[in-house]
Amino acid sequence: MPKKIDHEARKQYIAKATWKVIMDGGIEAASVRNIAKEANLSLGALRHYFTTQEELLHYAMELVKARCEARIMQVIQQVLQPKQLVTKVLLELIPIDKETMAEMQVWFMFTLHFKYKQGDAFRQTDGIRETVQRLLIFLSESGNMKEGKDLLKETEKLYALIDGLAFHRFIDPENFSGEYAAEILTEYVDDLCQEEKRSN
Amino acid sequence: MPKKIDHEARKQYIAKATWKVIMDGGIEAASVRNIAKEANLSLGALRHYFTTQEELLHYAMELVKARCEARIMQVIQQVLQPKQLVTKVLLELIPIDKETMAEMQVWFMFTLHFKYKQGDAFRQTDGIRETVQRLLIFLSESGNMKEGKDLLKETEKLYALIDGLAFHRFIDPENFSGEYAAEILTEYVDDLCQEEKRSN
DNA sequence: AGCATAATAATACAACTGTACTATAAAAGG
DNA sequence: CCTTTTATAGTACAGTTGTATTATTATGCT
Repeated sequence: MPKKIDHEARKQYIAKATWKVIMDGGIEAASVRNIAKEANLSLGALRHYFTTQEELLHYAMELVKARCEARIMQVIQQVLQPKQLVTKVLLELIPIDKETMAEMQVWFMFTLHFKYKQGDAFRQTDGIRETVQRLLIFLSESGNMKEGKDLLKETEKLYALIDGLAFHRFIDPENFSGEYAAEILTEYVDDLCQEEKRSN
Repeated sequence: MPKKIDHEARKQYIAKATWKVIMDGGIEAASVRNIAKEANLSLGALRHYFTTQEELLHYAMELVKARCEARIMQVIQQVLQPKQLVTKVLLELIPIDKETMAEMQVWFMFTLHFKYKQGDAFRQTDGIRETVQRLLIFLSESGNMKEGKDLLKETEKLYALIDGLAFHRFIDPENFSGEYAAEILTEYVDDLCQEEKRSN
């Protein structure tokens, strides 16, 4: 046998090359050849880890999702006041820095790609709506939210705000900075909460 | 000379065929051949009206924009109370029925496509941010908005909400109905306004 | 040492892409 | 009527695509 190779690590390496290609040229540039070139691999080598292009793209997308979820988990495990916790988690859902920007970019491209390409399986939710809903329930049950709010509708609004901010960051990153997006989002959560304590 | 043909009408006809192709198969399906087939034209005939694919796509996108703006103009010319007017205009910006749904779908695909393809020119804003901003200024100056709001930030929030709702309609039209999206948006504008008059 | 096997490479193939070019049909002008 | 011009059609070409197949390494195990 030849040198033993960590397949999972290699696949992640290829997935990251895929991200770069997509970031630079959109999903239309994500041909197996472009990805192989970016990863300094031959077509055959690439094919050794992903037999089909669809398989590769799907893996690359799942990796984005996993990383995002990992970041959220890291925030959740911190000891924070409800409002701070919620805000911090939500901030993980919009692209602030260069790295998360890349992930979001890739995520959008994939979402659109799979909307048409995926035959029937592969259909999956990104789970953001559920995350937002859980956060709002938490905020409400811990008594930090204004009274008389319809949780479902507030979920939908906040969910739309999140993806809208992310989309605007995606489309026009120069004019719409990450800091500004974060400010908007933070203020929105503030508005959602009781005004008794302005604990910033 | 052969039969005189209304070039503009023919171009619009081709543009609509382009929309259909994109709706069914995404931007990746929008090859000149697919579009020609959808329009029951030969490659040569198509080329007679659009010498290049990029030209065709750009025209098709501009047509979406023009139609949306026309719808907004129609609303603006109605005599309505400020809040109703604003709400109605905003509702034109999210896809409710099948027709506007198609337009938005096409718009998203184009936006993403041109983000990478357009060399340097073609860069254009969809003008939605400006529209939203004007609406909020109008709402504020007519005394219908709650006091103490930062107009710029409110613009950004509402703008993100609009595109977020549109995006969710785009991604998951079955589970996220147009009526529900409209309800969310209407309620958001309500919240933005003074509560003295619940004139629905 | 040498064989088996995993990793990589190279090439091939059919399908599709955008654009260019040539050919045909047909109708308005004189 | 016939020439001129426009709409349409058909074909060709070079490039890219995804996948399959074959060849070539090079390492680990016996």
